[in-house]
Amino acid sequence: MKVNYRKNRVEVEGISDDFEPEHIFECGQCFRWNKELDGSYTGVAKNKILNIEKKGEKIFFNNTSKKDFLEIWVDYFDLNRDYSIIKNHIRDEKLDDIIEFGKGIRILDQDEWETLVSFIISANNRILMIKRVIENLSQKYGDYIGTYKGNKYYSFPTSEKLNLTTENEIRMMKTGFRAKYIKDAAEIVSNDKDWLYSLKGLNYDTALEEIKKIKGVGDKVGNCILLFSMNKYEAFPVDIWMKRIMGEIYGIKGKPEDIRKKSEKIYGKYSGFAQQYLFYYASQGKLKDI
DNA sequence: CCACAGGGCGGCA
DNA sequence: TGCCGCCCTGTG
Repeated sequence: MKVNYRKNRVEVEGISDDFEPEHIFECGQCFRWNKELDGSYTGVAKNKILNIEKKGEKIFFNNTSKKDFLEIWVDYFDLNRDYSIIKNHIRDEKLDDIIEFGKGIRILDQDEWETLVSFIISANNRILMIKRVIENLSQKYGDYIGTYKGNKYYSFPTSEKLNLTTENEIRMMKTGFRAKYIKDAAEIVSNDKDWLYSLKGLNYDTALEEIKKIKGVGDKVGNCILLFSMNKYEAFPVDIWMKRIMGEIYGIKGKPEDIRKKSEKIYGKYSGFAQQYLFYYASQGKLKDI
């Protein structure tokens, strides 16, 4: 990986085979990145506005500094990982086309609190709606961060801020029946941040057991939180798309939790990466091609 | 108007 | 323990 630092911009070369903005931002792991008219993606993370643009072999990290790139974005985009090793580890004859289809996916390292609330909202919900609800919450209870390419950006609300709102106010953000779960989570986390942020240091099984103590967090949502914010790469979230594709290509059927355990046996410590390639493939309507 | 999509909870066997 | 009805919103 070769990095050039410019004014307000960082250019990265040498990872283009394993970095496709569309794959990264449309594979269901994040909800605050949106495509601009020029094809680049703009999003908010860690209270910063970043724009990502791929041109040929180069990846442009726009609207950022060398300091933030090194302190925030290298970890956020998992830039120190060699994804060819991951791909070779999980690859089997069934996965060749599936990995190729989503070859530019990287698993983002997102904030635990934001990920917890985002995936509580994701329960029984579609991506478009999830994004809308998170935007509502951020505009209403987050802080204005700045304007970029004509759009205003707001930080994700803190647990303290959401704990000061009522369940009904949260419901007004179109959270539906999940409002009380968000309110409960805000109360627990704002009173004991250490609990949430210490889960990253626990093993997968223990962290999963702990996070499921939050109302609205079951097996699927819990695995998403572990995978997308706690570096638990053996996590394997099973939703309706994963149920379909695992049945289709491996003949694995049953309850979501059973499908997860069987899949984790197949892919081992990199199950989460396999899940992302599989989910992206299935959710983009490619199941019929199998 | 109705059907449907999408995880987790809680009540009841 | 396992199953099933229900929660909420938006779209076709």
